[in-house]
Amino acid sequence: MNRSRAVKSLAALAQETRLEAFRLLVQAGPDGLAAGDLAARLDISPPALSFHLRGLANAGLVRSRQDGRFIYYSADYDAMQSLVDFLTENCCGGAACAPARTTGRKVIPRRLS
Amino acid sequence: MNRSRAVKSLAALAQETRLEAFRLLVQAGPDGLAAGDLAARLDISPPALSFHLRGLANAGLVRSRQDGRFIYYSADYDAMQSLVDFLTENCCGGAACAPARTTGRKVIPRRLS
DNA sequence: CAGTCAGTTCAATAATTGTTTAACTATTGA
DNA sequence: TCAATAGTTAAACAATTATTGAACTGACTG
Repeated sequence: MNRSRAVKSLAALAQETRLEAFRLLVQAGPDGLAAGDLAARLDISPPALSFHLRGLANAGLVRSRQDGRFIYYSADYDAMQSLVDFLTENCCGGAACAPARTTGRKVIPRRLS
Repeated sequence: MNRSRAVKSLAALAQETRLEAFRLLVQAGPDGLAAGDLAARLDISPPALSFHLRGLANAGLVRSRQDGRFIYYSADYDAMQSLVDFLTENCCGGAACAPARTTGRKVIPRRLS
């Protein structure tokens, strides 16, 4: 992942609708979701969805595959991982964002219950 | 870090000049860099820098402190870490971006109750 | 085939973002 | 106090991005 590719990826995610769309696709797993399904969950019009999915696809964050008259979109996990890696390496100054978390608490994301 | 905050942060980084400015500030360490120094390294005009720094500051990614007639900007490592954490948790489906890098079984994120 | 369904593309428009030049504020130092 | 330095703010403009409604393409079904 180079800088200009990172900028494209960041730009693709830097919008409410697209970020939420991507999140839904990640949640949906490798099979992804049909465009119409996604449009319904996001409550946006088909053209709006098409526009935003094109942005995500263009950045390489999602893939699409046609199945009958449905088009399924799915998240490209590798691309996302590359982006996170890029940010960690280039914008955090190391393995984790360096100087700030000197000592003390480590924030562990809370899941379940 | 919530979604709309993440969008703001992503938007702040989703531009060549700002991403590079932030990277330079991360590299510079906690003391940061004077605005003029940054402008020279980025080879942009003072107003252009001001504009972009405002974007980064607005997103909470950089802080500024005045010292004499210089204004030093520095990266907020915690904010950056929060963003990376958000992406990892919400857009990767787990600790690392899950299903794509399988050499065997699929690890599909499940929402558990 | 004709009709419908899923989705995209197009065109027009509104809104946001980035760049530039000029003018301004604050600090320093002679 | 005057001039220079560091940086921001303002205003005008260009470019990009987002939203909408209408028209289109391709795949299924009767």
